[in-house]
Amino acid sequence: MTLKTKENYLKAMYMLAEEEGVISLSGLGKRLGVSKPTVNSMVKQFQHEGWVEYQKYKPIELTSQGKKEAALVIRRHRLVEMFLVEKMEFGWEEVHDIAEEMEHVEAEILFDRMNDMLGNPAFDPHGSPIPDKNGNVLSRPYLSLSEMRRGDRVVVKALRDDNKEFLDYLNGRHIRLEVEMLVEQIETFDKSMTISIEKEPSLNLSKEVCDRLLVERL
Amino acid sequence: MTLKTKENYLKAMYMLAEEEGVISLSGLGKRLGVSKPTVNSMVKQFQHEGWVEYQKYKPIELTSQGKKEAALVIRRHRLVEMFLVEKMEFGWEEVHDIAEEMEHVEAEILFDRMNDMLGNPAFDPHGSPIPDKNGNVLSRPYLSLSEMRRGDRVVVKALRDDNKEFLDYLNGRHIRLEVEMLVEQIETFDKSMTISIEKEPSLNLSKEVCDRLLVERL
DNA sequence: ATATAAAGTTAGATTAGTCTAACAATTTTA
DNA sequence: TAAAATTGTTAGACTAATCTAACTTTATAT
Repeated sequence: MTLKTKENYLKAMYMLAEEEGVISLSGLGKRLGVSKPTVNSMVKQFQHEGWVEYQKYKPIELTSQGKKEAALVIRRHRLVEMFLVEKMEFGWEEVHDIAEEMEHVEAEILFDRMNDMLGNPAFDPHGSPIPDKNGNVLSRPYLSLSEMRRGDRVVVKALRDDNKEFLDYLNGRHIRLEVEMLVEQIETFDKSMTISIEKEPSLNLSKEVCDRLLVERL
Repeated sequence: MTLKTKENYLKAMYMLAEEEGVISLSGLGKRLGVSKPTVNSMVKQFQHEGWVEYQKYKPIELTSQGKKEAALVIRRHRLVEMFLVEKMEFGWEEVHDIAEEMEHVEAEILFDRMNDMLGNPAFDPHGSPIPDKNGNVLSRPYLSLSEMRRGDRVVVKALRDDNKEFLDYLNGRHIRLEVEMLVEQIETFDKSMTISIEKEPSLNLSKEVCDRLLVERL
């Protein structure tokens, strides 16, 4: 199996486990853009390599080895994103696709140097934690903005999504990490929120947007 | 055909044409570490794509399209090398292998940004010219140190090789680009040279080393 | 509880890039 | 110039990663 294939499958499995709680064949297929039979045969190979635990018709589980290797791919991805934003003046909406390519570069020393130049950063430009060199990750106790109530004051800490369209939307409304917001109103019928940011006009954010904003209560 | 394969073959062909004047099937095979039948079948595909001109038993020739695409791969390689040395404090002996990986990253914008941060550099850390965005390259009128005569004063301008062992050897003797040398002696029997660098003890350089040092007469 | 939908599986085919073995053409050298 | 060496070609096989078609198992929904 090629390294890139291995890395892409492991990363997808790791993220599915995080996001959906479970790794299904079809979820993995959709995520990777491949058919179910393809995933099925690949998963058997991953099991053979000791990266997943798998039984017919049961959900897939990453072994600790698999988790670690996946976390190291994610480490490279997030370090690259941070490097691009901090050292090369890219916007947070530009870096995902570049990092997607660079995470597969076989040059440990390059990522170590990025890490050093960035001072061993704990989070990427979207607020996601950067796993350490052993594949250990800080868990984030953040809540989604949609769980807040009227009158809550919060700080934006991370995003659930680093999709370019979403980031462009946030840029257009001056929503960045560490921005402070006040929840002014919540519409009961569509769950949209009216929020205000210091020195800016109030904004209405749809449920979809609120779900994707991870915040800390002040 | 995958992009990486295409890029590796084109680059190898381009460099062979430069170094040997001709692109042979076996030369290409050796360079790429693949068998002759493999090269043979790939070259047919390259011809079909319009990147090479080829007839049975004749040497391979790159079309202008092929040359341009090859030069753009080399551009990325050399830009990366320059970026690593100038912006990330790598040594000139460390960057080849990393650049070999990074040249295949599909992110035009990344290389453009490197180019901007470096001020559109004309040469890489080993003195090789960086092709421009159209694939045009400056030709270098440098001579090899081994062509010099006793008493000549020269400046080191580039290297014929960026092999790590060679660069480590040069590092150990404080030979860098722009260093000035005086040819003190040439041994007739093995063509080795005794040269001196300002404020350093005299050095004896073998023919192999002299061949690889490209200089300009003062 | 059964029909329908969704998820998973199997079989068999395909493509890219590679190989070895055997042979043919060309070039070099004695 | 003939033998030897090198270079190039053909045929046929292999592996990784993918697909579609057909089928089975499990989950969901009236």
